[in-house]
Amino acid sequence: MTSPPFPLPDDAELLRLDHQICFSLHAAARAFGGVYRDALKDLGLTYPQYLAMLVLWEEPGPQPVKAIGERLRLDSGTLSPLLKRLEAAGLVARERSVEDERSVVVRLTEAGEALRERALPVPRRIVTATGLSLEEALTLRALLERLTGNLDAAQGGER
Amino acid sequence: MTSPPFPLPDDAELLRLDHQICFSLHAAARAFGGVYRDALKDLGLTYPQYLAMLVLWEEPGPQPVKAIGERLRLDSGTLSPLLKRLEAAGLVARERSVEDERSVVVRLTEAGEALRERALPVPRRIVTATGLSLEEALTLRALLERLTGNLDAAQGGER
DNA sequence: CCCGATTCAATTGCGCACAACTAAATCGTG
DNA sequence: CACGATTTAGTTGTGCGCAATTGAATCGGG
Repeated sequence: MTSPPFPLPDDAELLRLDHQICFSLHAAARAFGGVYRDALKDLGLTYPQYLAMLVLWEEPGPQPVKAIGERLRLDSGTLSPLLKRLEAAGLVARERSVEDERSVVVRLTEAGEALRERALPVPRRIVTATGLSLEEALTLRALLERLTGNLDAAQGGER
Repeated sequence: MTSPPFPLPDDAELLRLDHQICFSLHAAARAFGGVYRDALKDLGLTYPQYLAMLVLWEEPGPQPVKAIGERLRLDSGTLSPLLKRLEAAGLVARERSVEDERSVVVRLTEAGEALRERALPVPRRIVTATGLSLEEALTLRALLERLTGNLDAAQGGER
């Protein structure tokens, strides 16, 4: 049933493969999640919260929710509650922009700035856990970016 | 600010890279989700529900929740409600095993069997959307599986 | 200047993922 | 055989991700 008694034609092989790729992709994403969970536990951050903090740590000034969302490709439905949790944790402050009152700007608090120091060792820990060489990592990243671009294009074209 | 005025040493390059990899991984996983959402909309299935149906379509007989969970690497906290939704949709039936009453076996209903036909064109659509050659797909899959294995090992070693 | 279109954040609702826990059945060892 | 350990599903609670909607502010064409 799972393996027919004749050699698979290329077509069928491709068909089987696609499941394995999207599945191994999800599996890898979840495995990353587990490692980040461990690494970020002491900081009290989840992985998406850590990503949001990275965006804020990278750029000095306050940033509108819109900009963070574009950077992380997340919409307000995901970001609003996430940023509220970071605010409740005392790491960021949110306030309506003065020049455009539709916009909410997010800035680091002192505690948020201070957390940066404690987050510095995290990336090395993750790199070690991946066990990939620099070359492999570059190959993987390039493939993933092509893949995402193609998938986004295919999705957009159908709407 | 984001790029210091001197060439990055290899260390720092690796550190920057890890974020990009885990991030592009999540981005790719979400892009897959979007394409599957489109492709599965007519079937009334989400992507994880589709995966569960694939497991049931592959093996002829009823399967315990445990076996499905091992196949998909999901625990009962995720599978129980998912399978209930599939049951509510009339695609599967769940019943306590006779020989081991701890176990719940899941089997396809006639509607669940019938849905298989309508799901057949889905994989080709996904393969097309990825835009990857067979060789690239194989490379990607191999890298992802190594990555997942390494990450799982790193995670397990710390517990 | 005004009014419809657009932008932006927030909210609601649904589903997935995972941790922690519960409850029941089974296993295994003394 | 008895009883503690293990296995198996299910439940609860938290957080992410996305679609759809709301409401307020802004923009732009007439």
